[in-house]
Amino acid sequence: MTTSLQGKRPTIRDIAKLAGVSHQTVSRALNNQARIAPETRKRILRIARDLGYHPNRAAKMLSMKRSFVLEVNLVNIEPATAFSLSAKIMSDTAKDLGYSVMFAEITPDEINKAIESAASRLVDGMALYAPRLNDDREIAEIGHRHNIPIVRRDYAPDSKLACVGYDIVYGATLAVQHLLDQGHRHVAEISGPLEYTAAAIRHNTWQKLLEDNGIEPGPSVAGDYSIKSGYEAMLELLKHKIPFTALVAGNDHMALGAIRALQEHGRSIPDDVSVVGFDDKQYAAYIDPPLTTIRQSFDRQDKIVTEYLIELIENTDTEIYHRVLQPELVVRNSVRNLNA
Amino acid sequence: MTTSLQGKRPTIRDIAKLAGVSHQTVSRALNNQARIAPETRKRILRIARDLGYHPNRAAKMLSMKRSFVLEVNLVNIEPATAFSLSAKIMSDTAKDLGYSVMFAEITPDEINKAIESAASRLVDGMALYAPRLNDDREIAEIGHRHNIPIVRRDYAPDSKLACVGYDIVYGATLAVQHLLDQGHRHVAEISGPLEYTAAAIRHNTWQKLLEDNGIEPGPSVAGDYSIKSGYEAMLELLKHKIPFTALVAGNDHMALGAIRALQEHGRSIPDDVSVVGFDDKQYAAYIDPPLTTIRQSFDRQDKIVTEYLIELIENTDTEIYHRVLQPELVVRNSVRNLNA
DNA sequence: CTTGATTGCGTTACCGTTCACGCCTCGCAA
DNA sequence: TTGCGAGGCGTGAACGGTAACGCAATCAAG
Repeated sequence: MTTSLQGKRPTIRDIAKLAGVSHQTVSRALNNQARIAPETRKRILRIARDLGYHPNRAAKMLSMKRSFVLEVNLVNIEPATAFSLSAKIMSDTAKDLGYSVMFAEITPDEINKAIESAASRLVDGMALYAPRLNDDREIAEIGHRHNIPIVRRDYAPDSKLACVGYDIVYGATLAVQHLLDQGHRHVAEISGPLEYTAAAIRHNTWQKLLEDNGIEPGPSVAGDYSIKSGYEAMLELLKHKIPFTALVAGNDHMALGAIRALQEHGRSIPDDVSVVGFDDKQYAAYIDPPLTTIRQSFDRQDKIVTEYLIELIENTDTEIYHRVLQPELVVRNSVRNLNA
Repeated sequence: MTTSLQGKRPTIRDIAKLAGVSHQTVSRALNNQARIAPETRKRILRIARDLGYHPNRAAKMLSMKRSFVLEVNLVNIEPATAFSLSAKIMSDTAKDLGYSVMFAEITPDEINKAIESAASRLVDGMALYAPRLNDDREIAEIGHRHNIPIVRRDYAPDSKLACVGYDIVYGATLAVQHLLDQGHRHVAEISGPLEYTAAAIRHNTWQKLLEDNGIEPGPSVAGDYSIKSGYEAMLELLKHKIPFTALVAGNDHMALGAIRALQEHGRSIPDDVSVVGFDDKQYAAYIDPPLTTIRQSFDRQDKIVTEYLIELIENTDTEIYHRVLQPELVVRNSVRNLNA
């Protein structure tokens, strides 16, 4: 007569039977709800522990119409850039607040489908890493329709969504101004792909800041953010035969590639050419010469994205705004002071 | 009388009502099952599309007792090592086969809890990245009890679980033998943390191979796989004043740090000291000098892990074995040939 | 003309939670 | 005594799918 639970996971009704109460009372006990006698709660919790009970999340999801899962979508990221995002930080931050995180990589035309899919999985909120995406009105609309808060993990000036990203104009200004301050007047550029919002803004800032100082902008070539593309872009720049004493690279990867190309062509860094990168990657301090760069902590950014997203989920009237972080100049030895 | 579906997601019963059939027929149509008239199926699919229907995954999970979700657990990874794992590859591979992937980072004592938790979320399978874990018998047992296949994303010789990893002894042999072939007789080492199974095996291989050749192993210091620790380990080695002409580093990160330290102390690479790394990180070809290293493609490894895991899930009688991948020596310019 | 298999579809139960109610009891104030 | 609020708990439905089974109609074979 003993309905042995062999192989099967125990349910709240199994606990209820053993405790001599209804399944609802068990539910109350397990969820720390009020209106239950302290001893009853204790007894139920003990039985639950003894049975090795763990609630079935699917049932919980179905009943509560939510999943406590966040989803991160990487949209059309260059392989070299992918997972500058720190999945670990996001997972940890989310876990502390009771959520799990899922990651997916998609193409721009799949964003809508991804939101639909997330809705069908009762995903509570979504982070979007889409550095090429300019017009996100439709996405904001769909997210709103499905009641899924969305936070962008980059900075797009015209975004209708919540954003967390670094001040791009300020970062680019830091880089170029530093070179100007050190007396450079011929400043070349290896930009990121200009479809990237950030790359385009940096390019424009580079150009404008030089022109505002009465200086003709040096040659500029676009890379794809990979080390290799930086190497090749530099070969291209050298072919132009337009002289330059300094280079702004779109990220540290390309700066490294460019330095390699310069060294292979007998140019010394920083004596012949000064170089500034972006991001302050881990290796930046250890290459030869140690790289002067604009630090943008992705860890910090990803932590804030996660916290903000959860805030939006749990507090419906949290306002949507653009959270702008400040990058900082890290001076090492890849820039020569021409004033000295 | 029209029960308008405003705001609510349509269900199969809504579709059924519109199509004039039962919800079961709709289910059959949506799941491509047999025993349904072609026109009925078409009509139902059209209505589903028009309604923007997407199945509720929670309901599906509850009913099917599974989730089509894989979980990847990173166990106690040094920050520097974390996400050498390529989440993108795993996600993509899984997606092609109808699964999603979740990532989490945990400590060793949380592994059991993580499996329990995965079971309660009806997770179909788990990948474990636990390079420090030697005895995994208990974990294998718990996984088996909860009917969750587990694949380790590293190579542990005594593992009871399915494993996918690179041949550590062979990799270390490649590195040391290469140095011996080039005439080196004083070979130092910067190892990874010796609690790491792989680090310990490499260390032993380094030692044994040298002794087998009648050579006294050079000095050895352990780092933590970060660039910085490589730098500091080299300072330590230099302090010992034991001369060496070659260095084996536990990974490219530490090789880079070590090179930096050597250069700062006026040693030229490879003229004074030759260096071999491990992994063939993206930047390895671009630092100065380009680094000779042992290539281990994590992308390939992660793809295989994912495919193997799904195979284990879908085919209950798939056998459990250790899948050993072969690393390869990539020769660049950081090793000097003393025979020439 | 019966038999039996097959096709096409419906009915009902079930998965394991939470939620909306409602019922009893007890204590306390009117 | 009555009324009433609150504490403690139970009952039944709901969530949205899938699974098991049943049943009528059709059709080919005997």
